[in-house]
Amino acid sequence: MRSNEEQIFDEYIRSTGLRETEQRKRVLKTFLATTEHVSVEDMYRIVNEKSRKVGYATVYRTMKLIAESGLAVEVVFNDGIARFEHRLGRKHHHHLVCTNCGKVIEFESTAMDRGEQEVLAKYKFRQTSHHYEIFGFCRECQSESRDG
Amino acid sequence: MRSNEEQIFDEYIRSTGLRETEQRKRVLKTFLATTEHVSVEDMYRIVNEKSRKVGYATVYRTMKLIAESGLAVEVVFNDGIARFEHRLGRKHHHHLVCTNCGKVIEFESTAMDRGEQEVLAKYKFRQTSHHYEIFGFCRECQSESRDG
DNA sequence: TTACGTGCAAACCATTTGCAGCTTT
DNA sequence: AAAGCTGCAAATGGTTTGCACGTAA
Repeated sequence: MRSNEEQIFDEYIRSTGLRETEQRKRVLKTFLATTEHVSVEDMYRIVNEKSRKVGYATVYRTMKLIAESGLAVEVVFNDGIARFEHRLGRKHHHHLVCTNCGKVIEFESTAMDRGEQEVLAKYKFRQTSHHYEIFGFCRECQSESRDG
Repeated sequence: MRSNEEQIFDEYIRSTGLRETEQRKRVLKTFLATTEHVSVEDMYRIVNEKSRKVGYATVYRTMKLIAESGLAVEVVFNDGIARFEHRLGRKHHHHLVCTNCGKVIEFESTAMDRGEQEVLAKYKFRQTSHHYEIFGFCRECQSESRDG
């Protein structure tokens, strides 16, 4: 029994003539079990928690494949490190990133999405990707940093 | 006779107890003469066009100061290289980045700005900065890449 | 068998930093 | 003089790559 995601990945692998390897399956399984935005370093650590099986380079290469297969999107916050989040079955959203505690809040905005469509139409621009991140202080960190 | 921008930079320098040096003046003057989004490498090249006077590290350090003074904003497109654009007297805007020819189109969107305000209010998030870039193919590069 | 994949270490590359010597204040 | 700067070169750090060996097909 394999998940829908694993089927999608297999299909992608097969369709491009690549091979199904232990490492790729292991990295994919690990990624599917995550819920937060994971960096390659995170992935490397989790994958090799029980036994060192997969090299750093392979994690990089496999995360790229997973993104290409459509299962993940790469996002970059303010530290310049690539992170990956699930894409399948997730609504389109953006991020509020707290630069104090590192918390990441996901949000949707139909107003912004509509605005984006207008802009694309106006400039006849064919979008392939985009990123939108708002940086600042989350509710909790505001009261913390605001001294009376 | 010095420009408004130069006055602002001077004031920033003075207010923070820093020093007014030849290198800083030269880098600032060079930046003020640019119109496009310039990288540090661009700046280094232009500054030293006529005579090699300013080191790479100093250009980095000075661009950071210029950004801190409020005269520039740092933007990062899809190549991970920091670029700087003028801020003084410029309206708030975002970018359409053509991944084929590298063209950068600036746009404004009140719909998106309004959407952003709604989100900030909803999450009681205090914004300090944000970035929004849309990647894809510009009008010209679409017809180019689309073969019949 | 024959590509393709892996792991290691080395390479990359934008950016930062240590430090000796030089300038502004 | 004292406190900052500068420039060079070396360090940093995430990511990529070359290559000999391993493994899926």
